Amino acid sequence: MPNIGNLDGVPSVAMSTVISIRDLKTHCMTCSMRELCLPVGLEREAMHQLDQLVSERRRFKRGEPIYSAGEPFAALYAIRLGSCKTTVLAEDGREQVAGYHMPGDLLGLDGIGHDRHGCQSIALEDIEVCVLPFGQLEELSHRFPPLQKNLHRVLSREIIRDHNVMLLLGSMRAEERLAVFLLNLSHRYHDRGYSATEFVLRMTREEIGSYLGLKLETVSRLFSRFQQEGLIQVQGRAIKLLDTAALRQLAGQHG
Amino acid sequence: MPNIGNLDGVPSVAMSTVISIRDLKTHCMTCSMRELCLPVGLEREAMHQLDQLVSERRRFKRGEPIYSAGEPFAALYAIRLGSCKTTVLAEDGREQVAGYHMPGDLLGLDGIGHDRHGCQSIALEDIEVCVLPFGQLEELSHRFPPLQKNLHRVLSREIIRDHNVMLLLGSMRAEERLAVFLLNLSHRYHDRGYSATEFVLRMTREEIGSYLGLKLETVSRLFSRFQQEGLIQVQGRAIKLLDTAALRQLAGQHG
DNA sequence: GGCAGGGCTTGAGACAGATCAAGGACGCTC
DNA sequence: GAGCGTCCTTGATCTGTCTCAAGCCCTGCC
Repeated sequence: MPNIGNLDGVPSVAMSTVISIRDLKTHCMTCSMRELCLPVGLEREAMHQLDQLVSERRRFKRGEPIYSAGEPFAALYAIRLGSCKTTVLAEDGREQVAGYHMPGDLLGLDGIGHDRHGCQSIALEDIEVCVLPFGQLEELSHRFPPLQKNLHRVLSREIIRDHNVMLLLGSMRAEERLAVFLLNLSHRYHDRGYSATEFVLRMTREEIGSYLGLKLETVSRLFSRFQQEGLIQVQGRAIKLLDTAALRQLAGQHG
Repeated sequence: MPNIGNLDGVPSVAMSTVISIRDLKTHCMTCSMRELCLPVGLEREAMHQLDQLVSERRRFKRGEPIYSAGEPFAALYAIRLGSCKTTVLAEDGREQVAGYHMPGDLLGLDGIGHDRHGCQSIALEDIEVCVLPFGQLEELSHRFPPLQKNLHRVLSREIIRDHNVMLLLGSMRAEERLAVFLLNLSHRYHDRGYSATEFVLRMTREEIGSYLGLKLETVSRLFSRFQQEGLIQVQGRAIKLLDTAALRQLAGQHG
């Protein structure tokens, strides 16, 4: 893929990360994530307005922050492509991964509460996000109640997700945590049209461990054990789920 | 206190838990929690409308659920008096306390996401809540942008709170968790006009443990140790913080 | 006043997961 | 394709927290 940020000999300082969305003819209407993202269920006009609102699209390379803790909050970010992690920092420097995000997810919801980002989101691979200036989004959601409803749902679902992570961290054993994690990824890849049983992890063992409240060695050992037991096949970051029923059993999900 | 639900010989079946708020001359305007609750910063008219919206006030005895998992979501509940715990249930029956709530807190936010409550809130002592029908609240917030803003903030702050609990559960040791817990309670009591250093816990050791991802024996031992070290004074559920600086140190808060 | 039951404390021992340590695999860059 | 750094695996040992167990202290009830 050509470096889209450096067409026409335009100096690349700004262009390498900031691209006018209209120039690229990208619209919510035709975005493959529209069913998972904010526009879900909106009528034509509302979706069009939302399109207009997306002031720009930004790209980040692996390791770059989409936003950082302490920054003034101005916009939400909808992932179009790629994935990232959100981390909370303790005062003493300890870092906790609070979530992994993929296309269709909305980032930065924690910034609304105090007009300042409370955590940071870091790209795990090259990523592209739509920038949704929050003031305008509130205004627009004010004119289109279904959009308001969607925004409320997104916020509430993040709370539900967080509660489930608490359940995981507070009362599950290591093997259960990892099983839940793998099944959750599987489910989300499936929702996005990818294989539910074969995928490539975008994060290190240490990052998985941080999310699950475990050390990287424990994660590594569990992967090995799951493989030995025939539950999964691991090769570095490439994962194949071989026995999802058994994984669900382990995860305490009798479904 | 007389049984307010049974005045005038009215049959008490409904009246024992449902009271028209207007009859009792209770208004957001005069509520002592207005600065911590949804009405914060609203102009007269908006606050009046919010008052009108509060369809009823309900009372629950200790142990009663304000709402339960699986119930259709219809309303948010603002605590006027008393406190409760919110618990998430795993499919296998395990229970995790996801939060403790006190006057001014809004309950039921997790219900918005799927029009159904995903967890339950149980009264820890006799409690009184204002019922805010959510459909009407959305409509009203649509007419009063500052109210919409407040709602967004409340939702976002719950996310921030949850992230901090994840940090606690995922990367802190037992003693740090308990220190954080005590300081958090202290802070919230202070905000509500109570002593920041002397308060009575409303929950059992087991419930504290569930919230902190610890067993009740561990919580008990830590209380004893903190007392021995002169950090606190414990007598059953009565707590006195003696050395908040040391507690903050323990909690990793250098403030 | 005695008794029952829930909640709390404390001790001893077990164990899951952390820590420490060493080496291997993989993917960069030059 | 050599060399380096990051990430990963695996083993040995350690330890914080859990588990099991016993007894105490309230509070409410008969």
